[in-house]
Order: sequence, then structure tokens, then C-alpha cells
Amino acid sequence: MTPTLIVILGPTAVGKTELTLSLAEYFNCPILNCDSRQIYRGMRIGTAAPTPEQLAKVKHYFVGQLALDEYYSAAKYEQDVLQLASELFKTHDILIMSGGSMMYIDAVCNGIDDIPTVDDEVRATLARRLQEEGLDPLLSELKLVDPKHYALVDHMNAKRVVHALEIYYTTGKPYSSFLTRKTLRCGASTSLTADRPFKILKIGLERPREELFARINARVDHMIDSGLLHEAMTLLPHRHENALNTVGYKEMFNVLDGTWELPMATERMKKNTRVYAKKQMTWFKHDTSITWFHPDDRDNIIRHIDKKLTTGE
RNA sequence: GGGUAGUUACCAGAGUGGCCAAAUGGGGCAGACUGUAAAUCUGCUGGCUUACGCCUUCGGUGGUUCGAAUCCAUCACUACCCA
Repeated sequence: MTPTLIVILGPTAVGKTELTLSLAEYFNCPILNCDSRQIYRGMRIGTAAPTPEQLAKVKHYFVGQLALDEYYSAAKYEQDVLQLASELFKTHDILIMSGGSMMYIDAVCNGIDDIPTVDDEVRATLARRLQEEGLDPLLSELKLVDPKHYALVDHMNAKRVVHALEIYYTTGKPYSSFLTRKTLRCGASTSLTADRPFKILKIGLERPREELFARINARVDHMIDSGLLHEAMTLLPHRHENALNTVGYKEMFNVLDGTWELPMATERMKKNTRVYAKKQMTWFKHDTSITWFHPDDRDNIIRHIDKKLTTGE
């Protein structure tokens, strides 16, 4: 059988964790979590990470394994997954990757260009310059050193402009010279799947919006009841780490600062989670290689996967 | 019963004669995205239109005026104060 990576994706709170667990038990395979925040340690409640009980049932990877101040990225995730997969495929025909981090999924399925890691000093310098000089001078600078990227980059998005400059000052070469992938993103209508020594089968989970939003609201309430505020308190010393620039924690930090009352923070959290879910759906929408199911439709999902596996398509 | 303040788009709230389809914020909707992406950024949000533009709005009605969300009269409702 061709080694196959089953990818379970969908917006936050759609029901990925539960279904994935059930599928992993059915196919008797490990789970490669694909979540840019659940991968960090200590953020279990706010990221709705798999529970210890769930983790005990099926072998999980990429859950709670990074310190909050560790640098990580979609590119690293790609490398880590490819390496791990080559090991695991020795003993498994099937692996399940599950999560909602769009760019991580994209990196694994379609590949991501090899761009050098930014030098810390360069990063700090540019961050300071952005703060002191504003975006305009940096934009003009980018125009000089990398006109090609200047023409494409979102001029309003400081993060992107700065990143292109970071790469330029780290390597001495324009950012655009590192980009070789023909198309951006999840392949859109073209099948862009990178060369992988395994097959990729994408299963998307979706629910009617009302249903999804109701689940989001309920889950946020549940997080609060489960002690999210306390969890946030323990993470307070790390609040400036990127890992904690995350829906849920940001709101809780405001409560701890005394700027918001808890009910206010809870409402904002629900709203921000809905916005995030919408963003995910917008991203996934363009990927025509995804087959969509309702998360409750387990039998059909299994049937679909089995069929794909046997036909070897 | 008397007095005062108010009634603006989904909500809050500016606007007090023309530059107003109406600031701003919230909420909602849509989109972008290759290196900390649960991040970061953008657009739309009265109706019709790809657009130029046209049409209907600022509690109701009636006035004043070349012109009214803005001024006057009156009615309705809301809030607070005095009885």
C-alpha cells in the first residue's frame, strides 16, 4: 500500500480532535497534530489541546513539546513532519495529520521555499527602525533593494515589508530571489502538491455557520469554567512571547491587567474566535483538493478514505 | 400636572442651513497571505449599478428657505428633575 498521509482540517472548534481520535483508532495509526499553538507547552486550556486522556489513547506528535520562548515556524514544521513521517511510515501505512493551522498544512502538503532564518540582530534593528521611523522609509528601502517584491508585497502590512528587509539584510540577497514556488498557497485549483514519498488525502470538516459559532461560544464558556484565567496567570511572565499572541490569552491578560471585566473578555474571545474560524474557512475554500464532510459523518468519511486507499488513486 | 434634555444608518455616537448617504467606534460581511500565521494586513457595511451616477433616508406631520439631519410649529415616544 502506498504510504498515505490523511490530513484532517477545518476551522477551529469544528470537531477535529474528536473525529481524528476516532479515525486514528480505526486505522490504528498515530496522530501528527498540526496546530501552531498547541505545539507549545502550558497552553492546554486556551488552545483546546488534546486532553491527557486523549493523548493516552493514541500516540500524538507535536502537542505541548515546545517551550514558550522557542522559535518555530511553518518551515520547521514541514521539516519535522517529513522527518518524522519517514520514520513512522516504516511501521505504518497510514498517518493522520490533524489541525487548523493553514500555513502549516500548506507547508507540509505543498512545500515551502527555503528561506534563511533571520538574524536576531537584524530583526531587532528593523523592529526598532519601524518603531522610530515608521513604515514609509522601510518601504522605500525595499523598493531599492528588492523592486520585484516591492511590486507584490502588501504596502500596508508592516510585518511583510519588514520581513522582506530582514531577509535582505541577513543574506545580502533580495527576498524575492528565494521564492521559487510558482503559485502561492494551497494550490488553489491547480494541484501543486509537492513531491512527497507518500500520498496525501485531505479531509475537510465543516458545519453550517450557526452550528459552528454555537460550538465556539460553548467552548469558550467551557474554557473559562475550566480555569483559563488561571492558566493565563501562570503564563503571564511569557506574555510577550509570540506563542501567547493568541486568541484567548490576549483577552485574559487584559482581565489580569484590570482593563476588562471577565464577561467582557469572554465575549471578545468568542468574537475573535469566530473571526479566526472565518479566516480559516476563507483560506481552505480555495483548496479544491479537499473533500468536505460534516464531522458527525464518520461512517462516510471512513468509507471515503477506504475507497481512496484501495483504489490507490 | 409642570420643567428640562433627547429621538441620527444593525448598535453606540458625531454632525446644528449647502462641502451629508451623513465623522468615529463597535458589531456584521468579504478578501489577502510562502518563515514566530490563533499572527499580520485590506475592502465593504441605505437601495440600484462594474463604474460615472441615480434614487430613498436623520421619530411623525406640516411649515420657513433657492437649499433642512440641521431653523419654526405641532404630535408621538424616551430619560431625568419638580409635584
